Amino acid sequence: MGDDKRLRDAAEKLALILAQGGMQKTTARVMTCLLFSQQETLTAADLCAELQISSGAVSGAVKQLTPSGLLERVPAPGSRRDHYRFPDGAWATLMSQQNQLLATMGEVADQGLAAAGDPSTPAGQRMAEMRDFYSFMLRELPPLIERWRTDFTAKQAKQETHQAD
Amino acid sequence: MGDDKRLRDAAEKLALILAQGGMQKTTARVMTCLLFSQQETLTAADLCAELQISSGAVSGAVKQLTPSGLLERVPAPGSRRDHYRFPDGAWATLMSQQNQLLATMGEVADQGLAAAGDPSTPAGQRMAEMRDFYSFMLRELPPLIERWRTDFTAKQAKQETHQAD
DNA sequence: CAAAGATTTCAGAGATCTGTGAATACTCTG
DNA sequence: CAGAGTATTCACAGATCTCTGAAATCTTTG
Repeated sequence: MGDDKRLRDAAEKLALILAQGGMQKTTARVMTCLLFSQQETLTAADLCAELQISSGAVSGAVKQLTPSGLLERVPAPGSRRDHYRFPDGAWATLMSQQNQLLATMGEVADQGLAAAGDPSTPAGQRMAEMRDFYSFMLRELPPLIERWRTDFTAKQAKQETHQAD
Repeated sequence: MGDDKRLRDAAEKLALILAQGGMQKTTARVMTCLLFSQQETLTAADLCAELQISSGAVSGAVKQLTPSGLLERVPAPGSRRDHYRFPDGAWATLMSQQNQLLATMGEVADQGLAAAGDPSTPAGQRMAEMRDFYSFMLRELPPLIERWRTDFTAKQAKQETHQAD
């Protein structure tokens, strides 16, 4: 099926984009491989074969992806191998983790503001703007993501009911 | 003044955070040096001295930062040297540039959806969710940033009026 | 509880990236 | 338009990172 090749190409293309954005190249490839696979789950051996990488590399990528919620182990009854998959809602999870960064940026700005002493100094003004921006984002972004989550699950539920007709 | 040391520490700390997030280490240091400086602007020579790096390194960092809107050249009357500064509204600019990425992610999802053929296949479902998420974000984020911009400039205007009293 | 199957760890080779320092190219000024 | 003062480019050395391949560890099963 030619579609598989198109999928694999799309996977590698996205991996490249993510790699340019700072993600480890192999880590990105593992992630997109799971994302674009027509299988529900893949084993480590599958990933080795598909991406032509060693088992050690897969292990490393799994280790990086799992805590970020971009990869999850799936219980595989009747198989001794671990099965991995790209979790539902992973993109929202990923975006949510930006919140941590937003909070950190806000804290740094606070410390900077304290260190600058006077808020009317050049550094003080920059810090004030920085703090204002990041506290704003930290206030607004989480509800936004939450809204998508509820909207999307509602949308899915409706679709399933429709299929059940 | 001890405050300067605290500012410099905060600068280096933030540079480290940004470096972990994928930004070039020297690029991050140049940026935070401008951000936390009590000067309005710094020259390349200032940056060399402050950060103990070569002029070539500064040039490279400037080249990376400028297109992202995290650094701007400032006309310096009476000085032959270029003066650099951290622009007002840079954080909002930075966040806005995420929009480009959001759009790209959406496009990749579209292509993936087309390649997957049937949206009910595993890959098709993942693509559908991905597309839904990123188109949502692309729709919601820009107005949010715009709102901060207007709020913040209003806030500043009020403050200035207050000072003028 | 032994043995097979699978994953993780780790040292080291190889590739990649980055900053230096010098040479080159600009750009003002007198 | 010559010359001094800056900024940029570039080749290379040094540091960093990443994957491989093999050994070690863990886990399941007969």
